[in-house]
Amino acid sequence: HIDAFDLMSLPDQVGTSVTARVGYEGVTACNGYSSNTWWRGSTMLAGEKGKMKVRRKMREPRFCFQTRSDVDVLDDGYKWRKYGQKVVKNSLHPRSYFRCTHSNCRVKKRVERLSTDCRMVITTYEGRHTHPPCDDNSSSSGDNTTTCF
DNA sequence: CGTCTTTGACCGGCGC
DNA sequence: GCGCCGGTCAAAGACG
Repeated sequence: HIDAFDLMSLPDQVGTSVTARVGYEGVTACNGYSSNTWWRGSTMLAGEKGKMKVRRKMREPRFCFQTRSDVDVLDDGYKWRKYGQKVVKNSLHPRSYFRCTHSNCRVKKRVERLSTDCRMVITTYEGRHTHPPCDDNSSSSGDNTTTCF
C-alpha cells in the first residue's frame, strides 16, 4: 500500500520531492503540465470552433507515475472502480480505466503497463480529489489534509 | 442483496 | 465520408 500518493492533492508542488515520498522501488513523475498547456490542449483550445462541448474540457491536471510494481491496483487510500479496459496500439497490454467511487469526486485513474517492461506500470491520475482519502489505518496523519477546492 | 469487475458496444475525434 | 483509435457506458456475472 502506498502511503505517499497524497501528492496528488498538491499538484503545484509535485515533481519536487515525488520520488522521495514514494516507498516503492522507483517512481518517475512526469507531470506534463509544466507548461501552460496540456498534452494536446494547445491546438484544440486555439482552434476552438464551439466543439468543446464534447464531454470534458480536459483541464484537469494529470500526473503520470511510472511505478515499477507487479500489481496494477495500487491502493493509495482511495477506492477505485474500474469502468473500462482497452488495448491501445502503443502498448501490447490492456489499459485499465478507474474512477473514484465517491460521487462528489470525479477523479479518474488510468493504469497502463509498459510493453517493454511488464513490471513497469504507468498510473496516470486525472483530476483532483475533493475529499480526504479513506485511509483509516495509514500513518500519514497531519500531512495529507483535504486539499479540497 | 449490494457492490464491483468484466467485457462488448457505442460514441466522438481525427486522419486519410 | 469512412475507418481507426481512444474513452466511456451499461448489462450481466462474480463475489462478499
